[in-house]
Order: sequence, then structure tokens, then C-alpha cells
Amino acid sequence: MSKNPETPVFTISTAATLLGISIPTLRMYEKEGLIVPFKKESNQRLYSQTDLDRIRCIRETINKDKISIAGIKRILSMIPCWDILRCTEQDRINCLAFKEHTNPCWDYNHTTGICGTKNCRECDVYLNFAECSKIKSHFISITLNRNS
Amino acid sequence: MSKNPETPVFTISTAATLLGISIPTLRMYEKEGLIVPFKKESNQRLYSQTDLDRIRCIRETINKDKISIAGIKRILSMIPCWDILRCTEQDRINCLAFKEHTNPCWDYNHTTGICGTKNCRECDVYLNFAECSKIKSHFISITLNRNS
DNA sequence: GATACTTGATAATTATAAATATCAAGTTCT
DNA sequence: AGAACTTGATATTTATAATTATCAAGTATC
Repeated sequence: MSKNPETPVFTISTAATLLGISIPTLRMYEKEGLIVPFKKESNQRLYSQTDLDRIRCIRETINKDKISIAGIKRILSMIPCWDILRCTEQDRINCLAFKEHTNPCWDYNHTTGICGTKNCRECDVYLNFAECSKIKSHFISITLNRNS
Repeated sequence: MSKNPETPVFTISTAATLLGISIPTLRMYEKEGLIVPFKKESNQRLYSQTDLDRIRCIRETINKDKISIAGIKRILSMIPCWDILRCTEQDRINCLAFKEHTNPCWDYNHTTGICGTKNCRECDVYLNFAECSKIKSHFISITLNRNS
């Protein structure tokens, strides 16, 4: 049971071993806001299979595609969360994620709107854009379906 | 006369001096596909005032925002040129700029469609997105106006 | 026709991002 | 209680992106 790939089961050391990287690197990705691992009450991190896949994708973008972390953050900041979550205009006005373009939306402490009640780790915006290549195809479908 | 900021008037050495950078750097940006300077019949480059502004913006993104050139290219590749130029479906099928997400559209040698007849340097897609921060706001207006 | 530019290409340099090592202190778990 | 983890933080190392220097050959300009 619990074959659910979203379930957080790996400690940071096993995650690091599985990924072939060091523990500080994992902490660094988190500090930069690229990943949102599960946290136990004791503040201990746990990673799911989906988390590992996401981190592999991030590493490929950094190491193979040569896109810096700041670049990845700006790309992720373009995900139209306001559209996906159907924010109200009032929500948008108060939302740094909407106004800025430096960090993914899950980097901000949302207190108002839909995001105020959500856990980013379980949010569609976070879950559906693990691969940043998906962002362009999302915009493609928006533009192509607009006038249908 | 010719106060038009689009007119190519600066040689590469004066452009480099005005920008405070070296000539090889300017050639590098061009080789990477970030800029498309005017070229005389003799292959000599000329830069306009708009070109200089664009290059300043690129430099700020690289040096201040810490976004790598590969990152800028991926961001620029997300500009919905197919939507701006109203490409046909047939155009899109043949278009690398539509399918890939590594280079801005003006990096590809278009032979078919609207782009086949255009000079990228004078294209709306190139001209309107000198600042890559404009891309997100473009998507904002698309998503917000969609259901109006 | 001579001086000062340009071209592309390669090599060397500089800057800095990404990753790791190490630390003291606090948890987890048998 | 003790062995093996965890936490955050700082310092260091490594990798490599960004920039510049230099070259021979061609072009512009006076």
C-alpha cells in the first residue's frame, strides 16, 4: 500500500543518495524556492517519488540546458496561477506572485485569496508544472483555444 | 533628420564604447541569437538606439538578475509569435520556433509562412519584446481578456 | 595608397553560480 | 542512553558562463 507517488517517504539522506547529490544541494534548491518538500511536525523533510522526479528535471535544466537557478525561477514565475486557480481581481491586486516575475508563486506567503487556504505542495499550479517545458505548451493551448 | 531610434547608425566600435563593453561581447550576443543587428551589404554591422537599449536590458538580465544566456533564450522562446502573427496551422506545423523551446523565433531561418517574407529585425515579435519582462504581462492580458 | 576600421575564429581570462564540506546543536529511534 | 540521523549556517571548492585579448585577412575612408 501507499504506492502513491505523492506520498512523502524518503528522508533527505536517502533522497540525496537516490539522486546522486549531496544533502546541502537539496536544501539549497529548497531555499531557492524550486522545491517544496513535505515537513513533519519536527521540521524534518520528507520527499516523495514525485519530488525526486521534479528534482531530476531541475538538475537537467541546470546542468544540461545551462539555465541558471535565477532563470528557472523567472520561468516558473510565468506560470499563470491566477488563471489556473481563477483568482478574483481583488486576489490579484494583493498578490506578489501576480505582480512580480522573479519567483514561482509558491515562494510567497499567501494569506489572502484561494492560496491562503491551500498547501502549495498539493496545489495544481505546483503539481502540474514540475517540468518547466510544460509552461510553453500551456500557453500554446491557451492561445489556440481562445477563439474557438 | 533621422532621429528615428530604429535607424541603424552606430558601428560596432561606437556601440561597444557607448555600452561600455567589448566588441567580442556584442558579437557573442548576436551569435547566441539575442540580438539581430542591421547588416550592410558588406556584412558590416550597424546598431540603432533601440538596439542599444535592448542590449542594456539583456546585460541587466545577465549581470544583475543572474539569468544565464541559455535562460534568456528559453524565456524569449516562449513569446507566442504564432499568436501575434496569426500563423496558420500549416505554418505552425513546419515551424521550429513553435515546436522547440530553446531559442527565440528570430533565431530560425524561416522559409515558409508569414515569417518567410519578413525581416525579423523589423518584426513585431522582435520589436515588442525587447524587455523580456514584457512576456509575462503579455500573458496576463491574454488570460484576463479571454473570457470578457 | 595608407590608416583605421571591420570580419570571424581561437585562446585566455575573469567572475561567479553550483555544489560540497564542515560545524554545533537538536531529533529520531532502537 | 546512545548511535545515527536531522537541523541551519558558514566556508570552501569546483565547474563553467561571461567577457576579453589576440590573431590574420578583408573592408572602409580620407
